[in-house]
Amino acid sequence: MLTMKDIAAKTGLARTTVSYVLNGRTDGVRIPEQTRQRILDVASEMGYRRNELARAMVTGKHRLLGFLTTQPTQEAEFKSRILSGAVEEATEQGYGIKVIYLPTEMMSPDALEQCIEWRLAGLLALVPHPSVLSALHSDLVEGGDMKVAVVEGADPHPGALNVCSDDAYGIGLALDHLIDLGHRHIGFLSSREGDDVGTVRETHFRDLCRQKGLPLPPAFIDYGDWQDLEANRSATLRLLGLSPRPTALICSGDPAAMVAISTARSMGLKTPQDVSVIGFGDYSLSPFSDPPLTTIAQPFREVGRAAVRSLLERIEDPSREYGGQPCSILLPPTLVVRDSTSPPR
Amino acid sequence: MLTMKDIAAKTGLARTTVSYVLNGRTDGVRIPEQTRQRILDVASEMGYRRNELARAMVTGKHRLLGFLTTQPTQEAEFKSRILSGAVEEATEQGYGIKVIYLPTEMMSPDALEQCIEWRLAGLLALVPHPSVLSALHSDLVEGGDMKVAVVEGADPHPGALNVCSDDAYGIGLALDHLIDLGHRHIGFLSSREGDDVGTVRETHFRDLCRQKGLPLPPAFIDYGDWQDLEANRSATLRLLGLSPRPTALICSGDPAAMVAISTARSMGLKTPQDVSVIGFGDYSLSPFSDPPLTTIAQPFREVGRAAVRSLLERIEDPSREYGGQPCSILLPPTLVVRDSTSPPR
DNA sequence: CTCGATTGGCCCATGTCGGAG
DNA sequence: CCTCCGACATGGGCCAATCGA
Repeated sequence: MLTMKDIAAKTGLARTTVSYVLNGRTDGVRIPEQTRQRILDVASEMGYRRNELARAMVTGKHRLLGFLTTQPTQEAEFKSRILSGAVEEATEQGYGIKVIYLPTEMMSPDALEQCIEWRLAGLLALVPHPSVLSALHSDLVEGGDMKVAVVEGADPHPGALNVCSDDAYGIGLALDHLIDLGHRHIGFLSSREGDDVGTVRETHFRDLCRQKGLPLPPAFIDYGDWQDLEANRSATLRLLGLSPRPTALICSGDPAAMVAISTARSMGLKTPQDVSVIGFGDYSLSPFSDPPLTTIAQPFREVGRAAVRSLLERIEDPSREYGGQPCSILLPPTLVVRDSTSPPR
Repeated sequence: MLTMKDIAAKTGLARTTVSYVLNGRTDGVRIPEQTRQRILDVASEMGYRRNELARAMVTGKHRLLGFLTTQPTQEAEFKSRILSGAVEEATEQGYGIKVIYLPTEMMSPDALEQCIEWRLAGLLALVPHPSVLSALHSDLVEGGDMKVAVVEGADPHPGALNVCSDDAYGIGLALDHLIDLGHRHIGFLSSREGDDVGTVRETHFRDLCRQKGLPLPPAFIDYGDWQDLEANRSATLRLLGLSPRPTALICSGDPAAMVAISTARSMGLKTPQDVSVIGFGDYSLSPFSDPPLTTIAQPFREVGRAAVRSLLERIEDPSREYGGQPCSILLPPTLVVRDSTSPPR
C-alpha cells in the first residue's frame, strides 16, 4: 500500500512537504502553488490513500465514533433510522461509526473495553437503562476524556448531552388533533409500566389533559409493552371495555397502535368510526396498516444527525464543554394524519 | 492514557517483556510464571488498555470490518437484523464493525475511500445493485487485498463469497404448506419487476409449480415493489380480480403480505377464509398483523454471523482463499404457521 | 540579514527479531 | 538454557532548522 514516502520519492520532495500539502496546512508553512499542484497530481495519479490508522495514532484520536445500543429486537426500525442519520452526519464530517451492542440491558465489560481499546473519539449511547449511562459516565467521561451523547435518554443524565425527540410536544400534537376532531374521552396506551420513555409520555399526557380540562379517569391510562407487543392486546381489551369507553386512543408507538386496532376489530369496534387510534413514531409500515395510521412522526434521522453534530462540536472544540449541567437538544415531531382518526360518533 | 511503557516502568521490566506477556506469546520466548503474573497484576491494577490503533498500525490490519449498505428505507429491519448478527459474531472474535452507507444505489467514491483509509480488514456488502459489487471487486479485492463477503446478493458474484438465506428452499416450504392445505391455485406477489431478489424467488416459484404440476397462468405472477409498498396494492387488486382467482398468495415479503391482506379486505375477501396469504421474512410486526401472518422466517441473524465467520476465516488464514470460483453459503429459512393460511373454501 | 521554500528528525504505541547476560 | 532486553519498523503529524536568493 502506498505511503507518503512513495509520493515524496516520486516528486523528489521531502515527505514532510507531502504531508503539509495533503493536509492543506496553511499555518506557519507556505507551499507555492506549483509544488502543491505537483504533489496533488502525483498523489492522485498513483492512487495514494492516507492511512487513517497512522494519523489517528499520532493524534491520539481515532476519527471513529461508537454507537452503543442494546441488541435490537422489536424496535429495529427506530434504532436503524437513528443510526442512519448518525452515519450520514459523521460521514460528512469525515468520521466513521462503529456499532457496539450490549448483550443485555446492563453495561458489559466487553463493550467498555471496545470503546477504550479503539480509542473512540466519542460515543452515542442509545440505551434504555440509566445504569448504563452512569457506567459510561464514570468509566469513560471521567476516567478517560471521552465525550458521550445520550440519544433518546428518558431523563437527562447529569453532565451528559441528551438528544431526543420532543415527546411532550408530540403528545400535545396528538391530543390537539383529537380534540380538534371533537374527542373528549381519550385513553392512553402506554408502554411497559415503569419504563422511562413511557413514563415521560404518560406524564405529559396527564398534564395536558388536566390543562385542557379533559376528564381522565385513572383507568384511561393502561400499560402495554414495546418489547412484548402481546401485552398491548390485553391493555386494549381493558381500555375499550370501560364504560364510558374512550372514543380515541393515543398509543405510545405505532406497533402498539396496530395491535390496538386489530384488538378493537376483534371486539367489533371499527377504526376510526368507533375508536380513533393515533400512533407514535411513523414507522415505514404505518401507511400500510389497515386503516393507514394517523401518527406522530418522530424525527429519528434528525436525532441521529444532531447527536453526532453536537458530539463532534465538543470533540473538535473542547472549550465548548459545559460544566456538568444537563443539556438537552429536543427535536420536534410532526403530526401525520391518515385514516385511523375521525370525529367521534 | 496508560501505555506499556508505564507498566514496564512500574514493574522495572522492559516494555518488550510486557508486550510478550500481554499478548500471551508462547513461541520462542519463555516468561516465567512469576514475572507473568506480576505484569498481569500491575497491568490490571493500573487499568491498562491496549491501544488497538497502534497494534493495528504495526500489523497493518485494522481489526475492523466494514458493513456496506444503502441507506435503509423500507427494509430497515432486514438490514438491522443482519447487522446485528454480524456485530455479535465479530465482537466474539475480537473485531469491530464500521457501518458505511451508500447514498444511492451506486458505488460512491466516498464509501470506497473510507474502506481504504481505515484499512479495513474486510467488508460485508449488503447492496442490491450488482454494479457495486463489480466496483468493490476491482477496487478493493484486486487493487488492495481486501476480502469481501456479499450478503444476500442475488446472483453469486464471481470470486466473491456469497452468504444468503436459501430462497429456493423457502419458496418450497411456502408452496408445500399451501399444497398440504389443499390449495391448487396459488398466486405469487413478487417484488419490483426486474429486481434481482424478486426474480430469483419468482423463478423458483415457477419451477416448483411446474414440478408439482400446479396450474400457473401467467397472470398468477404479479409485481409489487418492496420500496414502494403502494405498488403491492394494485398488484393484489389485479391478482384477486382474476377468474378463476388464486385461493392463496405467496408474497415476497411480510410488508407486501400485509398490504395484500388489507387490500383483500377492501375487496370483501377475508383472510384466510377467502384468500390464504403467506409472507416472507418474519418481521417483528408480523405476529401482530391482522390476522397474524403465516410466513417464511429468514435466518437474518445467522446470515450476518455466517458472513462474518467466513470472512474472518479467510482473513486470518489466507490459504483458505478459493480461486475465483463463486462460492455460496445458503442458510435455510423455516416455516412459521400463524393464522393467515387455511384450507381453501 | 531576511524571507520564502523545504526538510531532518523526533514522536506516537506497539509487534517482533536477534542478541545479551 | 532460561530470562529478558535493545533496536528497528509501522505511517504520518509537526516543530525547528536549514538552504538558497
